[in-house]
Amino acid sequence: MNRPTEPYTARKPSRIQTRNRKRILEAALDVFSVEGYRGATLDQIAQAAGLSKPNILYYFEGKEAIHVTLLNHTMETWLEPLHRLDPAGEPLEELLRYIRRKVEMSREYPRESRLFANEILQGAPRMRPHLEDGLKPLVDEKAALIARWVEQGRLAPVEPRHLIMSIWATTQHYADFEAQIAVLMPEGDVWDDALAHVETMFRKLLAPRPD
Amino acid sequence: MNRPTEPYTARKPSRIQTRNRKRILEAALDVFSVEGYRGATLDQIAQAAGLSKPNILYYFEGKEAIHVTLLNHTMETWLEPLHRLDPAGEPLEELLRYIRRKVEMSREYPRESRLFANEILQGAPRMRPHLEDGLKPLVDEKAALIARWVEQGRLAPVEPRHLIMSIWATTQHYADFEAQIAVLMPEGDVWDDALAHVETMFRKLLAPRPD
DNA sequence: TCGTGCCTTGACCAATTGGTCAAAAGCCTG
DNA sequence: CAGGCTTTTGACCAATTGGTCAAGGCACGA
Repeated sequence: MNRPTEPYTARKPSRIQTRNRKRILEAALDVFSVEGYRGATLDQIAQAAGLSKPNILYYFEGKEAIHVTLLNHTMETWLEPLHRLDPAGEPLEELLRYIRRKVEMSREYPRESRLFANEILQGAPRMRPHLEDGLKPLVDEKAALIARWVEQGRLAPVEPRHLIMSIWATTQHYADFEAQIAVLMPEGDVWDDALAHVETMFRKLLAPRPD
Repeated sequence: MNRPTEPYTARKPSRIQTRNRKRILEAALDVFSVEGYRGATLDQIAQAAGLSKPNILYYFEGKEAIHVTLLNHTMETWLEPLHRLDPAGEPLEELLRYIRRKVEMSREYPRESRLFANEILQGAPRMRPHLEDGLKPLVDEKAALIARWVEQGRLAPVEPRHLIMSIWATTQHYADFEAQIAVLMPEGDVWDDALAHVETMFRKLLAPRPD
């Protein structure tokens, strides 16, 4: 039985393979993002995907392989906006655009945000290398850029890495703690207010001179 | 076999009971806070507590009972600083004191923060009632207080609930995402810088007139 | 249409897990 | 130091879980 996932099976994937792998990942995202890695079961994933458990194992080497695939894919999507931070742009506008995009992403991909949060909460056991190789260099680069902007007086003085942390914290919070938000916030467009609040917050923090 | 935990056993707990229940809760906090509810096992907890598994079950009705006990206890500690927000105080100073205390707590009780985060991430299945009864009224009350302060022009205009969210988000982030912070931050006193950063951030956001 | 190789699954397995129980071991008090 | 309680545990159990496997179903090119 040659698994389609075996490394040396370089065949291009059939239509069925493409469809089913996508189904599985979609279902697994649903399950992992709320249950965490250990909390999720292959049976849950199989049922959510509408496939039998052995069939899931036909497409992926195992539970962990599914999780890792999901994590890596998410990581790319997640970092893309930070990549876009443009050294040639106007500092405040660049950062506000980044922040706005991050809020959008929390609204649009809450499952991905929670998947990630779960992994980090548990000490990033399946992702530490990826953090070192993928995330750290990018953050170092952008932190340096922000530091330059500050030196040039085009942003209020701010510790770049902590700025980035607080942007992530405030934006992802709305996705990760949705269950809490649902209880505390009055009905209505939480997201619009959230966007306005976060934007005000960072505008005031970063404006080179107080408005 | 009369369990000491049975409701109608109103006996005051023996010295051994007090000691062992404390041990178990301490061990369980270690385990639950990194593994989440489903990820944690009674064996892990038993081993961490230095007790046998059946002995754990002698002191608590079951896995869930331990988790709930921990959650409820944590919730109190967690909310105490918000309770202290004083209507008679100077608004900006009151809020900054609250924020400082929250940073302290994330530094001092990261496990509690993660325990809580895990529960909320998973949709707060074992805590929703407690959120409604305990958390919501308090937040409503303090949000009203902040709204009053804003009306009186003693704080910059801000949506109170979102302010509270962003305080929680920024402060707890340092505990909950510690694994990520460890990778991204250069060695040194992350916490001191974090405190300074967060304080600046909210000072600028809240100061009734720009400094 | 036929067969070859891709896809699917029922049955099964070993390990883990939350929990039970009866008996043994401490421990305290009269 | 005896008797009755509290505490502790080894042995056990049923359910769940990740994973295997051989056999059957199916699609599609020749």
